Amino acid sequence: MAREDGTGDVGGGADAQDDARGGGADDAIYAKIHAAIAAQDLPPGTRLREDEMRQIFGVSRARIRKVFSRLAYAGLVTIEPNKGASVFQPTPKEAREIFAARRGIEGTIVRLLAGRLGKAELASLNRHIALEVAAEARRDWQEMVRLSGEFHLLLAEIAGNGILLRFLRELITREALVILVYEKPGQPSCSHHEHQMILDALLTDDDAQAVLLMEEHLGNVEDRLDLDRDTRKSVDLGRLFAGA
Amino acid sequence: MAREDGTGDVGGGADAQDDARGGGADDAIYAKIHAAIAAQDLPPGTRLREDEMRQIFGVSRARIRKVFSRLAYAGLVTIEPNKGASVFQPTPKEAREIFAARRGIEGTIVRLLAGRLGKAELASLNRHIALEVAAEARRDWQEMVRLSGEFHLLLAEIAGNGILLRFLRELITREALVILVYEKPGQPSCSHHEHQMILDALLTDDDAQAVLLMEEHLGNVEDRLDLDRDTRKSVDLGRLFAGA
DNA sequence: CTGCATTGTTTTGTCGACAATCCTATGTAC
DNA sequence: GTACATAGGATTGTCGACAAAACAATGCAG
Repeated sequence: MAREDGTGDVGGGADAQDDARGGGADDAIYAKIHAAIAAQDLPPGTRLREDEMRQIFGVSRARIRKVFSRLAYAGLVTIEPNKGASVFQPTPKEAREIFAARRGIEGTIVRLLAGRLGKAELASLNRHIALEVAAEARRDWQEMVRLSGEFHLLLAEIAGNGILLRFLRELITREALVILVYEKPGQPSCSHHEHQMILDALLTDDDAQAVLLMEEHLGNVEDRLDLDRDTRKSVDLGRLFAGA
Repeated sequence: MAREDGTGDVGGGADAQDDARGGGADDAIYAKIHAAIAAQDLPPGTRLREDEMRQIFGVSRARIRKVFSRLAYAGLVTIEPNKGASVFQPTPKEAREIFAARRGIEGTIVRLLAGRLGKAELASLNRHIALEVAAEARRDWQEMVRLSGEFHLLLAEIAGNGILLRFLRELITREALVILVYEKPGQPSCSHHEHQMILDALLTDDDAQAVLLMEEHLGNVEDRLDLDRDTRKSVDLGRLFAGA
């Protein structure tokens, strides 16, 4: 999957110029960049130049610009006026807000779901956990991260609220960026075991327990980070050389 | 405030061509359309033609297009490919999702806030409620609706989570559209009395009570609607003329 | 050598024109 | 009279060219 000089590589396949024309060309480009960010192929802070992207995807600059705009609204890229777009690079404060917001929304979803899981939904969730177990057996960390996020999205989907689903999707992708910045990457962030416990709790009517487990589960991820240290390139030189 | 033929009037002042050029021209146009929708000057389903808007605001069509795009992402307008933009017209299902999502998010905010209100914040909230009381005394319904929404945004702001604040802002504006479609407009939707009770509960550590009050408060609005009847213009002609 | 002004290049922002699509009105066949 | 096909107008979608701003490199004064 290595290609060129590695500077502007976006996503997996799709060299260039393949499905430029057509109805959902924007969506395809959006999905590719989104996937590249979620898969951590585009590290936070990476500059996204319009002309570069234009060449890579073989489309007009206006289209790239439109896609950037959408990505910016989803919080995945930051657009600074007259400075262009770059992959979102969360500050510690933003990181904490993302975690808190996610806990709140997933708590809501769990409350909606507790004691109301149908047979088909339960089967679907069990199947998903099986996939997670298999991925762990294969030691496929990247796949585990993907599946882990998907489990939560699956819960949201079953809850049947498209708005909460959209919010959560945004938060999960942004949280992936947070993890990438503030923790060593590659670590599986969710254990399927905890997923199983949440699912068990959901089968009872005890929503308080389910919420508790979910919040703990999400808290485990946050606890593993070092949010006090701003690892971005701006360093406090004054403090650094204070004792010299 | 009556003007022209009333077809394309957007917002209050700003005839045209005033602050077209300049840094935040987009933001100004966005804010005006947003305000017009929130103030119910642009009823749901209203077609928003690009060229019309271009003339009204005296800017290029591309700029209008960009603003529409942002409004669409915020869920305030719907863009159908090759068909243009129109003010979001919620279905009953979407309406219910908006209410449920809002209950969840405001519940989260209340939980964040319970027992943690500082002196300055408390004063700010009390001041706001006083404004609501004054507006009711004046029988200024429109102002009451605006203040009512603002109270909830103020809570979110105090909670200090910018992401939840953004989500809630979107939901509140969309809920205004829901109310406009499914209820006789002009009715004040929130009573300052309930706001006061929530505030009282927040001063204690009893977050469960505060959450309960908030959910009841929000539920009162939903209960006043008739979400089973789809009041949009598509009528079932077959059923309508069944007995003729 | 350092700091600052200046010029040239790169990158983003904006606009107008053209193409494609959709909606409406008219005409025609049955 | 109704249904369908067709032509015209209106509206949105897309692109390329130009303008403005930011960035980098160079030259110059102190």
